Amino acid sequence: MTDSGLRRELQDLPRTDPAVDQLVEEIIGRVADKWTMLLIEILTERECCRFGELAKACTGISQKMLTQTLRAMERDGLVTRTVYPVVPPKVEYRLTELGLGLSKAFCGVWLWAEANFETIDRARQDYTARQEAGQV
Amino acid sequence: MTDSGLRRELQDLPRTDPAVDQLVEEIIGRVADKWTMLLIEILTERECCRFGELAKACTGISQKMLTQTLRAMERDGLVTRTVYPVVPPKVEYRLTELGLGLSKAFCGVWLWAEANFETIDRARQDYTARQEAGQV
DNA sequence: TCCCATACTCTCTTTTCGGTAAGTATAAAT
DNA sequence: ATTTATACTTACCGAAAAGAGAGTATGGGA
Repeated sequence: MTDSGLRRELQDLPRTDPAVDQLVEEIIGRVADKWTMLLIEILTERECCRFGELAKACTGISQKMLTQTLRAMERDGLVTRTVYPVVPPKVEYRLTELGLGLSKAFCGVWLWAEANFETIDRARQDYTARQEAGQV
Repeated sequence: MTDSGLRRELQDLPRTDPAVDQLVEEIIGRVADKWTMLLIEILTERECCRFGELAKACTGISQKMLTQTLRAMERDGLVTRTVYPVVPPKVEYRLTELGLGLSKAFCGVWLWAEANFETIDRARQDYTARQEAGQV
């Protein structure tokens, strides 16, 4: 209750509904996911993608995960899914305005990661070294 | 290769090392996690925290998860862990510069979530409605 | 007639996640 | 002597996530 109040204050957003806080946290949990972030990036670059293209671009993802993640994104209104009734099937995905907004928000995180990966790598090495020194 | 090039171009960062891309993606995967994001938020508000305080502020987290997440954050250089050699034990956590940078990057995502939770909620209802309509 | 392409969907198995609960260390207080 | 407080660590277990791989639908081409 107190912390929530503080957070609101910091962000100049006067709101205090705990249900809203919970929903917001749930959304963050849903959206702050490796595959979601990757897909959003890919869809930001080439704005319209078929399933197969996404599968290729999103290295390492399984078909199942791809379907699952895309469905969740569709449900949350981040992407549109257009089915062309042809054979073989053709389905196109593209970001919505909402998805584009999230893409921009994520941009900061990507930039942070790209700017700091060396620092993090060094921190990890230091940590491991300290661990090993402690073991002796 | 091609997509990676495009991404670089978009972000004005001329780099093409696939190992770096992989590391960056791994970092995103590590850091884009509910508890990490929550802890960073809490540590941004009250800048210095003991273990017990964090446990209280981070509603719903178990001791195990809290320890685990904090360790990972320490390893990545996001927080410092200061142990006071007293009994009973006292350990303080605080964000590093790196952690603070990530906090700022995350801020955009929080703001996006707070600004758009209603849209998302509606999108979900629409999706469910469409599903049910299709079932019939 | 048979096969191909595409975007799934389903099943089965493995892996990981995460919670509970108990144990540890130790000085100070009772 | 026993209890208390704190920040863990460890072991165990069930649930959930995720991977592998086969199956499905169907119009057009060989």
